[in-house]
Amino acid sequence: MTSDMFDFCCSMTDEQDARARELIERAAAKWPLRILHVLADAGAPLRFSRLMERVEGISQKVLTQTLRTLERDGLIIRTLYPQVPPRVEYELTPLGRDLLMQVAALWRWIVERLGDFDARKAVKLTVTGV
Amino acid sequence: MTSDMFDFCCSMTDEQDARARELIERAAAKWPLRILHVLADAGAPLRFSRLMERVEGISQKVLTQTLRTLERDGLIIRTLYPQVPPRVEYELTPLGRDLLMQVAALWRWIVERLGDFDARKAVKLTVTGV
DNA sequence: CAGAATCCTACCCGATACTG
DNA sequence: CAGTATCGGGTAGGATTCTG
Repeated sequence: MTSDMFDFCCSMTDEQDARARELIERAAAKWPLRILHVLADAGAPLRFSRLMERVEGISQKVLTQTLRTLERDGLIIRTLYPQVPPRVEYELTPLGRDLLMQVAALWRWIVERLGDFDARKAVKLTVTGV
Repeated sequence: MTSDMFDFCCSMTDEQDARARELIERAAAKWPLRILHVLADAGAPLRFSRLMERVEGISQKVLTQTLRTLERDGLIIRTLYPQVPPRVEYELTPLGRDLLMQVAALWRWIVERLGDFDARKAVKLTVTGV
């Protein structure tokens, strides 16, 4: 009855399914989402130190790690300008921007229903007339 | 330029923003997503032991923990039938089902672009003509 | 059957040096 | 400036045992 709503899942191989889940898991985690958001808000490449300032609460190590992961996933571009002292800029790729748009849609959907995310307001799917 | 694409974020209070991010973070994690997916596929309430079978690789402790969290967030309903031995059934709430639909859209979007999520295929946003 | 309790391990992450 | 390297605490999660 409801199962065919997820039919498209059947057209995925297990491998595709697992890889997509990984990507969602990584991208939707705490820091990646904040970083992508900051980069999108900036609307321009940001230096490492600017990111440290704007992503409140992140440590330098985790920022570095997260940026590397985002780069490997093709969501951001890291550009090194060979100067002294060095300058490094991070910016969204089109894919990163598009992904953020998709997540933003989900985000907004949730915000509009924030009051419902509570066990006390949970209602069963009415399947039988009882 | 791109910043106004995220204007709706400005209409969120910081609190709303943080809470929505929490919910995304929790729901998009490894096990919650799999559990919701299994429940949706089943299309009917599932017992604890059935979930253990179908959510491959999860431990009993983590399954319990995750189910509790999903219940607190109003995404699933836990029904205890006072019998010996006990029977407990879990099912999606309408909210849980709807949330999964939203995430499924994102999921599909990603699967359709799986090949792009790779640093080697990353391209800069062409902003200037250079 | 559906968990609760316990133990234990891996790794995540923050803090603090140090470097090209 | 933009990292790397190292140490240490907290915690998520697995394996096992026990119970109403």
